[in-house]
Amino acid sequence: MPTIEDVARAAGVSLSTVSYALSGKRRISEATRLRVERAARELGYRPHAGARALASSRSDVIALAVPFRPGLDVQIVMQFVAGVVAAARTHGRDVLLLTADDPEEVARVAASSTADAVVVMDVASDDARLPALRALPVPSVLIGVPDDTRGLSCVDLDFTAAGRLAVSTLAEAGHTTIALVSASATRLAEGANYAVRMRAGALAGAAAHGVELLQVPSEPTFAGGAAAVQEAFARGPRPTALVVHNEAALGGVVSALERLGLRVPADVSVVAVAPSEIAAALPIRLTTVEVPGQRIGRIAVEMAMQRMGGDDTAETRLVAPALLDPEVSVARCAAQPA
Amino acid sequence: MPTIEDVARAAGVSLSTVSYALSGKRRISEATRLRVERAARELGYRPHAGARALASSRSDVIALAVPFRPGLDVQIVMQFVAGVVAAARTHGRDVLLLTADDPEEVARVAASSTADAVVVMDVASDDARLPALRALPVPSVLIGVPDDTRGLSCVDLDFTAAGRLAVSTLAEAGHTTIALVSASATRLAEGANYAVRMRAGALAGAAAHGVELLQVPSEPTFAGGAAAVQEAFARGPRPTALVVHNEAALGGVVSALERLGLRVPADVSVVAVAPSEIAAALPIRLTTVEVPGQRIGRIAVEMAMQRMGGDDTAETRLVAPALLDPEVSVARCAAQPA
DNA sequence: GTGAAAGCGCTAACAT
DNA sequence: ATGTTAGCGCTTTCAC
Repeated sequence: MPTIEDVARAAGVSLSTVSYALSGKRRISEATRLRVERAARELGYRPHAGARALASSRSDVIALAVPFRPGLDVQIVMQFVAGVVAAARTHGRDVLLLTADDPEEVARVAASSTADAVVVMDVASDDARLPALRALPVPSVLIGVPDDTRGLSCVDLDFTAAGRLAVSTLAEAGHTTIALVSASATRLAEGANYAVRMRAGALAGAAAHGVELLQVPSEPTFAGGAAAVQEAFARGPRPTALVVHNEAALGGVVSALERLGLRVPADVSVVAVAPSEIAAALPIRLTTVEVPGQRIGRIAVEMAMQRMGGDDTAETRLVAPALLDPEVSVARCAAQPA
Repeated sequence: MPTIEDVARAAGVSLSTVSYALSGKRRISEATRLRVERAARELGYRPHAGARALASSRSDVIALAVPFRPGLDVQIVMQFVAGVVAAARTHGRDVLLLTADDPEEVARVAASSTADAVVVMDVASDDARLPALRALPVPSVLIGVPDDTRGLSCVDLDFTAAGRLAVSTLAEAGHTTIALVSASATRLAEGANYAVRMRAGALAGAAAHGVELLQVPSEPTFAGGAAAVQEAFARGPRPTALVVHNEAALGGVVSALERLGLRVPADVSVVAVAPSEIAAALPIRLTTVEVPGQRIGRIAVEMAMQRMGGDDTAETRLVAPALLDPEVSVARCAAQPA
């Protein structure tokens, strides 16, 4: 592999001129710059990443801690990852892939100057990794919002607003009994903050409109979704609309509704809270509060870049939810108020 | 951040002794080693990755080119990734995440010594990236088997054997008309080698048993799967069994069978070719020829390690398929031969 | 506008 | 069993 010295020799300039010509950090005459660029191109020169990192104390690498534990929704994880990778590339950064389980890993890549920022996915309300993240020698950005965000940069969908939006949309269409098919009771108890915030928003929306919200936790499986529908319609007041915030259960919910002979939206209105790709893979189209995974991934990188740039202010950014296809699976409530 | 010099001073030894004590590349007396380890621990010393890469000309990073294009099955992609990351960690390697679309990216990380091996996913029969991969200054391992494997290390499920296994299983249960719900016609034409090899194996199996194989390409969607079932039962001879090699269509296939009032396996036998996680997410359990994504990812890393170790022999490893739950959705054929 | 040279923090060959 | 030292290939200050 050619080094910067080879390029310098070929271009007939000094070593530092090559460096400056290529980085643009110093005024270089047009003529020399062209000669240098040409020599570099012809030799197929690529700066040695390690040497550069050593000299500049920057690796130009962003570490990304991705959860691999089973039961997690893979689709949305991939959305985040895709967003992070794309945004990192536009900033000339590479992405180092870490498993999210081990906080030690994040500490290692940060302390060894392997990465100069970290993005951590799947952060829980009371995440065990928080102290470690605060102690990091490099900036970190969390996807997900813990209870205590002091000193931490966080980004996520505004799930509270998403819950409110979903319920409001239905309430404004005249529905007065709405079921929320949410994450499993286990996940809720674990403090999966998106589920908790979503529920809070849905409850707030219900209260604001004076409608009833039935809470139906569901396992993240096809069978779980089907069971949740059974439960929603078996209990007390019969819902005329469903909000489903459980990607993996969505297929089961739709299937169970069909089996019960309930047409969407003629008999039941449905609002899904999910990445648009998942909603698109269902047998029927659904009105969707989008979880914009890619966008959040991008923002995470932007925030990391900003903090690498020396901006110390940790901030929490909540992305406003958007309602997709408001008409397709929401209809005015047919049932008369009792 | 403390450097190796700080550790040396704290332990009262020379700089190189620290290096050797920590790497184990030289005999060091028990006593000194302990002192060094203690000093390193107390200072929180981590070798600077760039400095190490520069001095040793090894980055200890494996680049992984992951396809992000839509329509790809995310589940299986994540399986591969998880396998690669886990295996890399057990070898003390980090994983750099690249998007698979751009061969230039792979060349960049290889030439800049950012990574000292690359694993490339989603390789097609006549992949455009092949020449670039052959020219790489570092070893590469492909997941997927192109037509011309000269000089390349490849690993994948033995899809030919998988196709044969699926068909044989059904033929041996007495089925004489079997439909293969495969990848879309487009994918097949593009040379998605797994689909092509799977079909060849299925055809071979059918020929060997003297049974008929109906080919039904399907779009990778719920609707596509449902449509494929319609088509399979509309055309000429009625199949009594289905082989489904199309993860995303699987849900639609199962749903359509149910809608037609066909019980599995009483009325139709079904064998899925899919990652076990996907099969597990379906409303009913299915006999499955497993696509062992994690395992293949692991093997890819092992092969890369071997070639980094100086072993020049490019080899192609085809993982033998395994049949999961042979009973659950395969029954003896009820239909009498005409 | 360009060059010379001093590191960056390690590894490994060459000492003893 | 340990120490000394010459790089590895860059970036960046200092000098002109």
